[in-house]
Amino acid sequence: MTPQRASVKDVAAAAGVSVGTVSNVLNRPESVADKTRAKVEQAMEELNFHRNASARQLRAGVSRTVGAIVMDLGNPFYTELARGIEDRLAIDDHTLILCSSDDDPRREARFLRLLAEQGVRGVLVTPMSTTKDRLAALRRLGIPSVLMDSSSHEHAAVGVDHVSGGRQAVAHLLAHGHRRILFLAGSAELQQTRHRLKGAIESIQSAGLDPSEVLKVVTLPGLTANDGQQGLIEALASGWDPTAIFCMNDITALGAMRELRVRGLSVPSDMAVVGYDDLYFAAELMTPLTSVRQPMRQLGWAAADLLLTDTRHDLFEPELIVRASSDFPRG
Amino acid sequence: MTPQRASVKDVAAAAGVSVGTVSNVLNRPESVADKTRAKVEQAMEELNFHRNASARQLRAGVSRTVGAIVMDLGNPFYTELARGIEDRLAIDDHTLILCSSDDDPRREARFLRLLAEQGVRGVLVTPMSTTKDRLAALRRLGIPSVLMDSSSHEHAAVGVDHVSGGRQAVAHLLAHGHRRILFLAGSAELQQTRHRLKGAIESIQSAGLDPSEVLKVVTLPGLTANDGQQGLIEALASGWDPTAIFCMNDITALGAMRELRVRGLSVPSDMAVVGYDDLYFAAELMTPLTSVRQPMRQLGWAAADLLLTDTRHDLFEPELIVRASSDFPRG
DNA sequence: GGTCGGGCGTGAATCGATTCATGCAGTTCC
DNA sequence: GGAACTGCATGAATCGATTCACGCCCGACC
Repeated sequence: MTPQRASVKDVAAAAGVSVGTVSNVLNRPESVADKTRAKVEQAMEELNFHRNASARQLRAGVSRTVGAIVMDLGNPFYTELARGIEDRLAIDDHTLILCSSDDDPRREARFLRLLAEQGVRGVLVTPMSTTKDRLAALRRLGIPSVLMDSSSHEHAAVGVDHVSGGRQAVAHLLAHGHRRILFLAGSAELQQTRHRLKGAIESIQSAGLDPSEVLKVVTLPGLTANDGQQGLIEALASGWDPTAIFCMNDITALGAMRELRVRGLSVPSDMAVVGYDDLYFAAELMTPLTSVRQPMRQLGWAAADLLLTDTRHDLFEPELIVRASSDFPRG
Repeated sequence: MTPQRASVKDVAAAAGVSVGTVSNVLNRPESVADKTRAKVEQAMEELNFHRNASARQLRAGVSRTVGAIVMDLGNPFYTELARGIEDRLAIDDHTLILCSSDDDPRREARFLRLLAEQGVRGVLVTPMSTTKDRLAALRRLGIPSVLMDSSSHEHAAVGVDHVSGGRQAVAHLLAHGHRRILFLAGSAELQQTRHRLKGAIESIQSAGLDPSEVLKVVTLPGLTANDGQQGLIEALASGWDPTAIFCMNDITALGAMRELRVRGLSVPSDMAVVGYDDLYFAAELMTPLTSVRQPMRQLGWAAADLLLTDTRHDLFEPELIVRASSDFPRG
């Protein structure tokens, strides 16, 4: 048996109709007489016909594929996001090409080129600093894009209110008496970082305190557990002596807590820790982790929906989940 | 500015050459005179030319895209696998379409159809029971496939030695004095389940004990944390009273440990727990989790390599990582 | 000067699905 | 009977990149 794909032509020949009719069966079944349609469908069945997406797309000009580039597939935050996208795309029978930029602009550039060549219907991106120019280039090729986990006035975007998230997390720590808070932050180029910092400062000011005294920011080179651990080491080496840590995400919080354990500091009595994302294991850690929960799946859904239907979505609201890692009042 | 893609024809016109020459610049640059090539490359630059992958593939018949279907993208095990695949594909400038079957045969069927339509170069799958027939259908279309995390004589496959994994885990528990071990297992249709069970039984027999007395298997409907928790509830309800639990993966172990906590049983003194996969948070859990580590990234790399180059790879060897959750000798 | 050969460039044909102007057969209505 | 119309099917043209048989030009060599 030759591994050979059947084409519309083969189906047409087998069913004794023209190729136009086969195409009509596929795309406008209601315009084909029942008897003819049955014949064609049977022929397709017998020949194990699969339409060739390349030819289809070449002619039609539009693709049923959407690309998504996330920052780190190893982080469950992004896989949940991807599932939300998937769910929405499935409704309109689109496929997802999922890419992980690993925070590397070159990887991102490569993926964008590949996606452009694929002629994807659109691209969903969790943006890094260099992203926007590249997306403009895509736009010139007629490929729309949506920013995820980000807000923007010039650009289609769906996001979570990170100002609110930062505000909630720090307000919680202040309410528990903390007056020296370390923020293990992501790159300042990330909007998430800037917004959460803004929220943190707002909370401190609302409490009538001086942000420059209460908050110290250490910027992490990446957002892995190791980055969190190293960042904490560096921060503590500076001599400043925080009583609480606000981490950029749960993974870095994991690393920070690992370092605290190494030093024999207990959480939360020696040091409170707050994470971000509320990943599924947050409640099961050595000390259950207080974290800011985000509606990741809905976010992905909304991004895909915005791309496909141009439906605007409101900023999603995050929610602080208090657990043992911060639930301890301070002097 | 009209969002319009430039084609080879446009580039040819701009550079004052024929389309054949443009194509030669793209595919056989050495056969084009330097001066001509420079002209063409400049024209491509100016027009922001991106080759159309659909047309390319339609004509060439082969695609630079590979599909992978994993069981659950929410599980870091599979994202690590995906990264290994990605790494290998990047070397040959291929793209990955990553799909999550979520253990649902219908989803798997849908993705396989989509991938067939895309005309992917090949498909990598973590197989479920229904998979093999479908892959045979793909093969008839000329699309090769590789099974991941599985071994097979009839089919190209890369895998980890799960018999060894099961053997190591249970030997460890026996050595610590456990004589009633609960295996929270995945579906019996999964090869992983069968092999680990086989290894477990081997260990018990080597110790001169009777497997039917030492080991009890409870089959979980899925492999989420909740499945693990429910499975443990069900197992304990049966009246049998294990002293150790061997879980199908770290996520189900998470759920099981959650239930132990609910019941006030402490790990490992009341109950030892061993997981599988050694996910990155295993060491950071309330009780650090003993787990069987697998070389996930290498496994993905090997699968992609096998697909692209037909290079055989040996079965990978898992490694038991002992942590607190099982490190307690039993009377 | 004529012949030959190598180096380059050419452009028509091709892949498979879709579209649309065309036309045919059959029905309705005056 | 013929005009008007509807419902279906037809097949050539099209999308963009690739391929390959062909041919041109120029220099080498006798």
